[in-house]
Amino acid sequence: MAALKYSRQREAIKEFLMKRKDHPTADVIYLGLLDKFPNLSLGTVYRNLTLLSDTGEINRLRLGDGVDHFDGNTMPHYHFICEKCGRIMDMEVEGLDSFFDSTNSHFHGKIKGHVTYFYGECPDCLKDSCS
Amino acid sequence: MAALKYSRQREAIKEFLMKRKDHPTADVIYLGLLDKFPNLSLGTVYRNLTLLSDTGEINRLRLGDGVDHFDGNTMPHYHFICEKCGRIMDMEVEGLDSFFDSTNSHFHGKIKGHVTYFYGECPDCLKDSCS
DNA sequence: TTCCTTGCAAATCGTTTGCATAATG
DNA sequence: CATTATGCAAACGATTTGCAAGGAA
Repeated sequence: MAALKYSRQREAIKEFLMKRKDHPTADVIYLGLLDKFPNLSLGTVYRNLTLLSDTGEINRLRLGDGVDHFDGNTMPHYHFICEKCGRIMDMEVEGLDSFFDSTNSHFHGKIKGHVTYFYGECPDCLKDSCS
Repeated sequence: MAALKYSRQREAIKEFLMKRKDHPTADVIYLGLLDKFPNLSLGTVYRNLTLLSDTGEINRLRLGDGVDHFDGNTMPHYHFICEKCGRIMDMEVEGLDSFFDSTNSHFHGKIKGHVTYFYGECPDCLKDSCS
């Protein structure tokens, strides 16, 4: 891979992601930075998101809703996606990490990792549907 | 939902899926049925795959490679996706189901289910890269 | 001056949809 | 006859890419 050079846009994208605890899409990031970079283009956002996740500075989340979400929190953790409002929330699942660490399957390939996420109805949507 | 009417195409799509243990994409299914239905259209395949997965007769797999895969085996099981060749294989993980059944998180929403899959290098690709 | 990055627009690709016609119940 | 399904082609939406110009090392 070629050497990276500094870019204000990339810096801003990373900073934007670190500040938020939701898990914005490329489009949301783009819109959120338009005031700072009036000529910003979606392509630039996508390119930098790819670069940043290649270097491991951010995470790309593919949670089956057809859109990529991005996470500035690179500490390992799990996610919950609300089927109603689409919101994505961090979730702690006690013992799951150690389960995966200790499990040994009969699989004859090299397991590099796993993806796990949960889905259902988030607290806010639950509240609304009971009214 | 409206009542379903029989269709030879839908029947063939389901049968095609039941017969295979790989996890074909819509396109592969389409190509595989072209000899039987020379005028078959991709749209019909997609529509029926959606119908069949809505009724639970098949499963739609979204494993982060950007393409939907379909599984005629509706018994709960896990999957492994090879990062090299894209192949998707069934995987058994002892104790994982019971872990999820017994776990109770502090999450204040309604958890309806979870998605878990594994990734890495499949046996065949491992063999090739060692040569 | 080298080569990475940007903005812009066009291209890609998987999937969905509108419509007139055919098949099912 | 009422309604669902089909084939075809066009539309869609998210993401990627080619290119000429701008910025970093």
